[in-house]
Amino acid sequence: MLDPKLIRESPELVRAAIARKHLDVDLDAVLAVDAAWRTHLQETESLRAQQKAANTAMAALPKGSPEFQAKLAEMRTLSGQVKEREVQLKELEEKFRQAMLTLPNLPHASVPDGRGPDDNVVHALHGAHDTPRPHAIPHWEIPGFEKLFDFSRGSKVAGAGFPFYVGDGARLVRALVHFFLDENAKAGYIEANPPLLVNEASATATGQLPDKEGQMYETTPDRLYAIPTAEVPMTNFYRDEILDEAALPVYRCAYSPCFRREAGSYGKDVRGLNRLHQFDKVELLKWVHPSTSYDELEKLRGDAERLLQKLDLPYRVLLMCGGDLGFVQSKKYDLEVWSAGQKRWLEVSSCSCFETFQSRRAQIRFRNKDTGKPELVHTLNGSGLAVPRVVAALLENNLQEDGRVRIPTVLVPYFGKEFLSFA
RNA sequence: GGAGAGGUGGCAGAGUGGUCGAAUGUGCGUGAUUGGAAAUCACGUGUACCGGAAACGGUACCGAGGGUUCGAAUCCCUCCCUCUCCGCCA
Repeated sequence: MLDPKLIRESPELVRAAIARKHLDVDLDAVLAVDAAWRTHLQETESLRAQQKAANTAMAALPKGSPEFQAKLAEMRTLSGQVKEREVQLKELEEKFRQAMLTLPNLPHASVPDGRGPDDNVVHALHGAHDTPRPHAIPHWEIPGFEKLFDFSRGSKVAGAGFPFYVGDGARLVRALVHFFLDENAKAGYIEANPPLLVNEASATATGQLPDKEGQMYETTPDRLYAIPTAEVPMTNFYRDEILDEAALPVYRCAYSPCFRREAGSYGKDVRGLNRLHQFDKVELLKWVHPSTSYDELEKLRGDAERLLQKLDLPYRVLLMCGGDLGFVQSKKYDLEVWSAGQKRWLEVSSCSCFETFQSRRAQIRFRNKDTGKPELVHTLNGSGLAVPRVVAALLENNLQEDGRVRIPTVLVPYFGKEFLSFA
């Protein structure tokens, strides 16, 4: 959510932001609702002030006296007016809130112009993705793949997109999660283990509701939502709280399974481990002082990149253009790992800065130690990393002629062996 | 799941229909006192929104939401949470 003052005082900035994100949003409609709401608010408050004054005067009079009766009549009239106004005011407030929710976050000045994915800027390339790998094949075609990643049993038991990880498959997933958490701890992120189901208020604060309701699994009868990412419970950790300025920046990381209905996605992009309804991910989160957020974004991206470097996987960094940035982000980098068998890039991390867009909705603030006043923090997050696509890349990039997969050196202590075997 | 007790400012804790944004204590801040400190004293000390260049003014907020009433922290209803006991359970 944007600052209402911003749209009043600098509507041209917001208009420019909407244009850069290539969104079709009617700012003038929002401004009109805002103006109507403010006018109505002032009238209502002045009526309430009259009501309060009459009440105070009335309280000083003897009950039942003629003066008291006169005041009572006045109060009755005022009360009726106030009630009528309050109903209208509430409707306007809700309209205004809904209108504000249609406004996207402003892109940062460093975000490149562009309409869609083709306009994203390749910010960095790391590793030799173009090295010929003659025997590389898509991971789902590797002989024995179904033994370690049992999609058939998974779909029998739960549905498509819910594989069983078995033997070395399960071991590899566990090793990666463990490795990611340890590396992130070294980088200063405090590990947390969040609730996997969240309530409506939490899902709303991070923006999953109401827009993306169909993308989440919802439980009955308690109306809890299965988290699509640890970002949801983790960002809500400090919801409605005021932090000490000295406590900033706060770094957290959290492993969690993620549940996504992925309604409407089909095709070859979703083969194998590319897109699942349930997958494992380690998420990095930051709550920072507004003056530092873009430095923190670079550091966050570096922290996620280091994981891929240590795993010795070729990857590239995309700086997302305005049109592909997303509604809530002010700046975003995607990390894509090279998948040698599929010969395509797979997104394994998305590192974003939200400035105050999330923190305003979630009311996450810090107390400015100079002014003593609460101010909104800036929030950032990024994957570090999403597991199944890393697994896919590892299988495809490290597959040997003998059908075994070489485990990266850093992962060997976690995996316990130097090779993964499909036998 | 059942029974009971509760949810008021940073914390503790009064307040059962009007003069209550809320006593008192404590914490915190500023000042006085002091050689300095403690103690003491004085003053100040929540959040949000609206108006205003500002000073400041207005309104709302006593877990959340509804209701009764001219008027609600106070009465009624629903929900959430905490505590105690019982039941169940990894």
